[in-house]
Amino acid sequence: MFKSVKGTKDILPSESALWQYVEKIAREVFHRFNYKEIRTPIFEHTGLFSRSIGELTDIVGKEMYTFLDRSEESVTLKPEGTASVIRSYIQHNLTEEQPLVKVYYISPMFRQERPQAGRLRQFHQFGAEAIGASTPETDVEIIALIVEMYRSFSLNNFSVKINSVGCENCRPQYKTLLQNELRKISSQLSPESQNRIEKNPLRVLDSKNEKDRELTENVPLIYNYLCENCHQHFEKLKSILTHLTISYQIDGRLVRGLDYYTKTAFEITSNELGSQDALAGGGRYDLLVQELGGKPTPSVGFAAGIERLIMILEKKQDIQIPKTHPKLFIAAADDNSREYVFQKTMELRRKEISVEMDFLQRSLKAQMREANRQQAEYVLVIGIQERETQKGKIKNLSDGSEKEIDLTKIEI
RNA sequence: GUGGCCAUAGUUCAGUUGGUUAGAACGCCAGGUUGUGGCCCUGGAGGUCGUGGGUUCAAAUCCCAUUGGUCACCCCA
Repeated sequence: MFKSVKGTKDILPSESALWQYVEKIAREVFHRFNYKEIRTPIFEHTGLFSRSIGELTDIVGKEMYTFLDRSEESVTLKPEGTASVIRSYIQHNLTEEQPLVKVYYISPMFRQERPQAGRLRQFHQFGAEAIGASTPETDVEIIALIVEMYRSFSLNNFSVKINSVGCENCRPQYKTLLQNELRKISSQLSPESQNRIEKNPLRVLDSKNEKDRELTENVPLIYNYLCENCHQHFEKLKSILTHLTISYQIDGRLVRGLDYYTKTAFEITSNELGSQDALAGGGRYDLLVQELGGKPTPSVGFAAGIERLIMILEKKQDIQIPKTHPKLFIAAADDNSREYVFQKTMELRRKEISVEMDFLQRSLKAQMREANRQQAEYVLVIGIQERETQKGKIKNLSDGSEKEIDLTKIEI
């Protein structure tokens, strides 16, 4: 028997209503903030990701689904959304149409990691990018959008963590400083952290290893070493957040795993999840557009994991997920009436009413049971008598009441 | 990629120190005066016990491997 590939999952009919609900709310919130949808292909030239995400990151180094197509070209299933969006932005010169482009996406992503709760190999994210604005207001809009989003899902137990990771002017100096400090304690750190001192020293700071945490307790944090520009940006960001009554925590150890981030970095975590507790993450990436061959274009964006959101929503009892049910079930009382039932069913469906009937030659009792299981609002039984008189009784399944109707003009 | 735990009907699980035809609940199907659902009652279908190998007279049960799941690390949304 064939099984789905490791780390992939079917969304079955019983679960799809929840997914549709999530996508619907997400779109509504994006539209409220005037972000427009962009749909990019699920695979790209491999170089796009190694260039944007960073050669040295784990995503590029060991997690991408990369393969040669039939013309020997290396392509990769997208491991994240931003690179594709920026590629498209540059390719189609969207900058010429308007100075600030605000787009969102809802899409599957692919990373070959060891599957775990809230982490699949094909997973889904929604996210947004505001391309072309350097103002801290834009960063705040993105954060406010995420907060609004989770409020719209009636989530309460999440927190917003922010940090600044500096820019090309101040980060290199801080990086050197940090590396020097870390080298002093290198031998006591975990192997992973030791490895990162040279590759990506900032990541040592958000190690989950307790001993690493203790050892780096007094290491200088970047927000004390920001250049004037980055400092001002961060101060303004915090002040606007406060004015908008969006609560946040500063986390000087918060670092993004992708290389392209500058200045603002943020993460939304939930205490209702396991160790994969990040619901959403993002930040500013002022250098990415030019890195990918476009004009210098300051931008900010975020991505959120849909599976993780759904894990939380599944635990909630109080949310109402709209499910689809037939409005009417037409049952045949005898075999000779089945054709007429099909005619009536189609007639009403053409009038845009959701109607179901029996296709399994079942008894009337079984048809009634089926109508009930399908949670149809009404049932109409048609037999010889109804066909002769063109009159029938339509039954309301929730209260059992019946109403006489004319079969030539059914209205419900 | 590393480590712990787990794998029995569609689902959630039981299965005593290895011992005859592997059970329950829910779900599914049919019936309960031949034209009316939900509740209740009766009956039925459904499993080569994840897969492969080994130990044994005998394996769902013990051993090994493998695959998948799960939790943590790593990484990240």
